[in-house]
Amino acid sequence: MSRTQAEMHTDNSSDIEPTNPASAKGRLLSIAASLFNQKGYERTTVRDLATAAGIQSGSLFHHFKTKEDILKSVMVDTIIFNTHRMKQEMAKAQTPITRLRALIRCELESIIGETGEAMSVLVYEWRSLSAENQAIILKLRDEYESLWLSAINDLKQEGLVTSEPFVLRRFLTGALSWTKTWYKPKGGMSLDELADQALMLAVKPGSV
Amino acid sequence: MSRTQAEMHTDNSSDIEPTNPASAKGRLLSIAASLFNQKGYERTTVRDLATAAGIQSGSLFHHFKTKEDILKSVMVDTIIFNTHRMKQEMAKAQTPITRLRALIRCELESIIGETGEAMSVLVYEWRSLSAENQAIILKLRDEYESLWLSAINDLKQEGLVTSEPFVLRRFLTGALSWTKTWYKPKGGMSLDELADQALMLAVKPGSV
DNA sequence: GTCTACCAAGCAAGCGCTTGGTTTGTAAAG
DNA sequence: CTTTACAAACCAAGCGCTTGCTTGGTAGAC
Repeated sequence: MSRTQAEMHTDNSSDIEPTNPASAKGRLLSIAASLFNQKGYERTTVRDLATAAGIQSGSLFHHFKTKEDILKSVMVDTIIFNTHRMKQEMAKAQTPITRLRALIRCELESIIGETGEAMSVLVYEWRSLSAENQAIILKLRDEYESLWLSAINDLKQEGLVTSEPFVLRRFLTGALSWTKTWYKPKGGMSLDELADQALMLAVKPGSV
Repeated sequence: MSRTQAEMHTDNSSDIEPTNPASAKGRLLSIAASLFNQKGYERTTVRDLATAAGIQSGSLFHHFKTKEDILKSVMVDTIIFNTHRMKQEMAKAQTPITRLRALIRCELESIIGETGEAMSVLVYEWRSLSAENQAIILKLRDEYESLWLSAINDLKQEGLVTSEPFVLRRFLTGALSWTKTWYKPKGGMSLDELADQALMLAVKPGSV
């Protein structure tokens, strides 16, 4: 360990830049996220991806080493992008309750909004990664989750939350990620209303 | 429509018998549920299934028409079995709140307990079914879901639930199904405690 | 003597990925 | 303004392997 403090940096996920969406590689990742979400990773062939991108299947391997490398890139990009956005929103919020609200709102946005397809891939195609790639994603995920846990712990200390913080976070993870199967923005309920309903789940009524 | 009332029956899912688990076919379904859960449907080959069952891969097709037929059978069996058990437990419960508690307890049992692997397959391998088979499962699922909605509606009328019933049910679906990724029965928290925590999510504190 | 459960062998199709070569964009050198 | 150089992006073809599934036949139970 000869590195001085000045040379070290924290390696936070938000330091790493996500792939430029306008580049050829970025376009491929967006197409991949969409197809992986629709048909699942295993059911999507490299020929499917190539056809959707308007190139030959072999040309994919100029940009990515393997098919799994495409999956991994989709996941890494998504988690970096969303952790970054969440940190920004958190910085704006003042009270513990508005911070939880911001977390919920952000996670819903990532699931329902533009990164929604990639988020579904991140959650549901986990098994298709090799152990090494799983470890990489897991490490990025840790930073994201620690933001949640500290926010919930603050609420617990103020008595606004009765459940065990880690149990509550896991209930919320499931409840929020499941929204992608049923919530439709056009269906009368806005994303903010949905976030309010989720907040009502988490904290005692009357706290808001 | 020439059928008389005597000839008609309701076609409830609980009327249909699940496959006998002791039969050769039932054994295969249990093995299939386990492998599909571990590796995913697409990543599991018919040779994997056959090896685990100790037979030749071709012999599978004596019992099932196609590989997808195996997946469908796992799902149909599971949903019939669990709907049946849920109805039994519901019949015992007296008040609206104990009925919701029974529903939560039952669903957790189905996710964590012996049918857990098959339940995960039911939730996460949906996309691998053809449209026709999806429709079949969907119809069976309707009966199951109507039990939930009526129970939550009763609580809403008594003022013990503040959320929209259908939104609450969907939050709960996600939260409960997600438990399979993190809850371990040995880890200090019993299934009953977990059910209580989930019930606290759903109803106002102090109602229980 | 028929029925259920299985084996042994293998086919056609689709899979991820490789290879060698061609086009295209960019930018310095003449 | 043109030429030369070079790397990035892509094509055309196909290899080796795995996939779901079929076929024709056999052993044992009732």
